[in-house]
Amino acid sequence: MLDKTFEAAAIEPRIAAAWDEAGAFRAGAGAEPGADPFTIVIPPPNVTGSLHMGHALNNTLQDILVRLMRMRGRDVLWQPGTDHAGIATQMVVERQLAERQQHRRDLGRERFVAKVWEWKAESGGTIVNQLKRLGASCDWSRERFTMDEGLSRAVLKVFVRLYREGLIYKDKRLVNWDPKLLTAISDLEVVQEEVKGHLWHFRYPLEGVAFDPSDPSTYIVVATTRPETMLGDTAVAVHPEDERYAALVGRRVRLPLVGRMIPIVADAYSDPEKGSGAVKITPAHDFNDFEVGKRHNLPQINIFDVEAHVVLKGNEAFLEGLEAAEDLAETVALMHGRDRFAVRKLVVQRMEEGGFLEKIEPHVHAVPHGDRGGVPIEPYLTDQWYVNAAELAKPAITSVREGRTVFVPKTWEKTYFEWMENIQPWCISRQLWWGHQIPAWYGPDGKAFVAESEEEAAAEARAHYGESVGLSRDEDVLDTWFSSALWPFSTLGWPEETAELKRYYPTSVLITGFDIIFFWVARMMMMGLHFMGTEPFRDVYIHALVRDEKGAKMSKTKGNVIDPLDLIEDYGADALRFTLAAMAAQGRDIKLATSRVAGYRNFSTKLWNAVRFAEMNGCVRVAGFDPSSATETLNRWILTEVARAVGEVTEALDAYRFNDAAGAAYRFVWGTFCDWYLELSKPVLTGEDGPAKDETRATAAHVIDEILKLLHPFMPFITEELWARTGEAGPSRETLLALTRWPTPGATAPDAAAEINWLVEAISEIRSVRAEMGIAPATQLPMVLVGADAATRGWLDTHAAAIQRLARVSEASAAEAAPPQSAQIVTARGTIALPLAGVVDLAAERARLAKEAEKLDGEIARIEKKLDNPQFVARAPEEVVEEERTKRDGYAERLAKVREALGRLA
RNA sequence: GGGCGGUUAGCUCAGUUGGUAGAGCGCCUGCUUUACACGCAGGAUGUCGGGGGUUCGAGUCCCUCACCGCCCACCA
Repeated sequence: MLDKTFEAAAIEPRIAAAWDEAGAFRAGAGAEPGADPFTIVIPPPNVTGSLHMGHALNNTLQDILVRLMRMRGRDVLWQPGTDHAGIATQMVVERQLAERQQHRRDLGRERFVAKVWEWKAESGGTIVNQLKRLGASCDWSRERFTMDEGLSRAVLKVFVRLYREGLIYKDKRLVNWDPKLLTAISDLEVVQEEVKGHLWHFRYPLEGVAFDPSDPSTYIVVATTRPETMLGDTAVAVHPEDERYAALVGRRVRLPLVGRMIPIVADAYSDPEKGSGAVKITPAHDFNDFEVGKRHNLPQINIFDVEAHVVLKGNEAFLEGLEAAEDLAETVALMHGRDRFAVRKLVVQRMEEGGFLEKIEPHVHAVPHGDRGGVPIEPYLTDQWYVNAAELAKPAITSVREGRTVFVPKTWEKTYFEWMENIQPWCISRQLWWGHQIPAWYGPDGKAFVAESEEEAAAEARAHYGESVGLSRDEDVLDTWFSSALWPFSTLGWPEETAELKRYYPTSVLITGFDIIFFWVARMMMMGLHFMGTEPFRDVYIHALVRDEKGAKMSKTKGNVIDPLDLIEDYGADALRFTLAAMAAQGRDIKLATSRVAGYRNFSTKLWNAVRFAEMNGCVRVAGFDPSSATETLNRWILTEVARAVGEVTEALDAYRFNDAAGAAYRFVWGTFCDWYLELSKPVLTGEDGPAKDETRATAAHVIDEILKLLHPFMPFITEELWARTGEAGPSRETLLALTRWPTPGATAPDAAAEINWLVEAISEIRSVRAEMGIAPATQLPMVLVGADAATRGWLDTHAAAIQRLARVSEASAAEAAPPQSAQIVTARGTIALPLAGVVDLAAERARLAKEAEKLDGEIARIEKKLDNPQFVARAPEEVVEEERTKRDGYAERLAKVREALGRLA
């Protein structure tokens, strides 16, 4: 006997262990012979991570599809694994070191990296266990890690090949530099943050005239949000068509505090509308200025070290051509070695002292921050490795254009194209220790030898120099996303031509959030096409972001994070999963309310109790039971409804409409099976033994099986548990539910549907009227069916017991006319009369009927207006017009009967 | 500045070819009815953001305005 409720927290882990032991999720488990493969690669979570709501949604959706396909007998592989997450992981371990007042430099590279591996061994399994807790049916035996041996070999191979093809190259240009993490980062890792800053207007004195703050003809005003960079200014730019400054172009100004003479150049970059219309140019510290500098052949003066401290002493580029003026000496003494923000203050202060500060305006602007380090990034001139993304993007764009890879919902393709068509070189080198070290070795003269091993590089060097030389390896590691980009094929064994690679590549569908379309999806497309020659996935399903109840992005700093593990603890993984699926409408953010999870926990309890009820009534599965041989109307009806539900759920899942699928299953289980089938079958189940009872028991058990299958992708734990428990009676289960075949819609019985639908309507109507009339539940009323045809009267006979019980009716009979003083319910198949004499105030019934008549009147008037419109009759499709007529006639007939009933009561 | 999405019941959200709206939660009224109070029965609540247009007919298509959110670009 089942307990009263399903104890999710206790039972779910046990089920998970059973799946594991049975190897139920191994690639190909339960597949039909000759089945097509179905592959999903998991978006690898960071090893440092723990399960958040985004993971929960993402993996629930994947698991629903994977379980569906496995049940359909497809050869399923859900490839799991984790990402080494370069910066994030390195930061975790560095933080631990910091607690002991240590720095990674103290350990040295080798020992530090060893420490990270240690940490990974200890804590890296957290996220995987949490995914298992969620019920993710990955093939855990194939778990991979982006830095394991095989994947690292793939990374080497890819790097070397792209290098040899000229698609990876080294370049010196401005990069986004994170002065806290001391590494370059890619454009995508930069987040713009609105900052309330200032716009400082500086006067730069013109050459050849005596500077006089009160005489604007002696200087030019530039506006800046970054005063400190003025130390590296090498020009002032004005717009070529800006008449205000036309006369000044070609002249020079003396850079205050520094004394450098810099030109005023005409460049269209300068925007006359912004600031003063003249802009200071710092080629070494601003992306736009860098470009301007190249156009005008300006020097690039880097004034920062890697931590964005100002470096002036010994800074050759800075000092070149400067005279040893007093103000310069002061500037160097005051500012050298100080932080950029301290220098900002000092520069402003000294500019003011010198009369060079014209005004300060408040100014809100976006400041780029490193997404990991959280500090403003610095455009910084360094040597880095780049991927020629524009080249690799071409086929990746074509694939989507030509529909070989399809985004769902399609709107995301626009985003994809937008980015891919304007893609910039991808900076892939990072000045970190944790990651794939770049396979480049440098000779004494700095020449790079890129090869898969040091030996190979040494050989190349020998060939180049004509002798053995000492080589030093590039210190940098690759952007984490470089290895992630290979994930769909590297996890399957590439570059080896493994059987898995052949079998499971390309993958069937990728399920991910829109936030990593650029980071990941686009790059997998590029790498997959380049190295495998085919798109890495057929469909890309983009799901929403999970937000809090108010729609805010969940974040630790806001404190609005809902931890999925808490929800699992409180309501069960099944409830959480079902909630996420039910809310996963395409193209919308999900605002998660805990009450919703509670609601679906109730649903699982409902299911549990329905099975419990069946168990109590001896609904045991019958070997070889053939649903199509059922003869009882009620059973034929529920089988029809099952067929419909199976069709709806399947169709919705095939279209990635997870919410529709969940909704259809929910409505069927609760609204149809529990509310009506179980209720209506009670008389049979508690009645005398016989064929009807046997058939009903077998049918109930059969329908429950179908329900368990249908719900399994959404609620794997409770369904697997019930599958096992219901397997204890009757014929034993051949397999776990997870490996059972997905149902296909069976035959339907329209006649049974019509009959039971009438019954449901009759009961509902009687209940409704009773409630409206304020008739106490304990009061039993007789009911009389008036004006019904023989078939309907037959239905009444058949279902009299059900009606009596469910509508609280003392006796049900048919008659020619309604008894006096009856409430009357007019239906399409006759009028149901409830004699009310002595039970209820007849005036109330008159009022009810009058209201009903009024409503019908309104409906009829509305339709008639429509039908009187010649345009409607002429232009609307015939069937729509006909439908309206039928509706009108039906209403009119009912109205007549309602009026008649009213008349009798008068 | 460019682009995308949203605005539907008190709250959170559905609404797939255009035929005047649904769910969960909440609320109200009843109920120890052969599983389930995490339940049962019944009920109330919407000028589908504003305006205009197309159409016989618009929550659904087009235009426009307002507000909200996101993405990309931008440290003058």
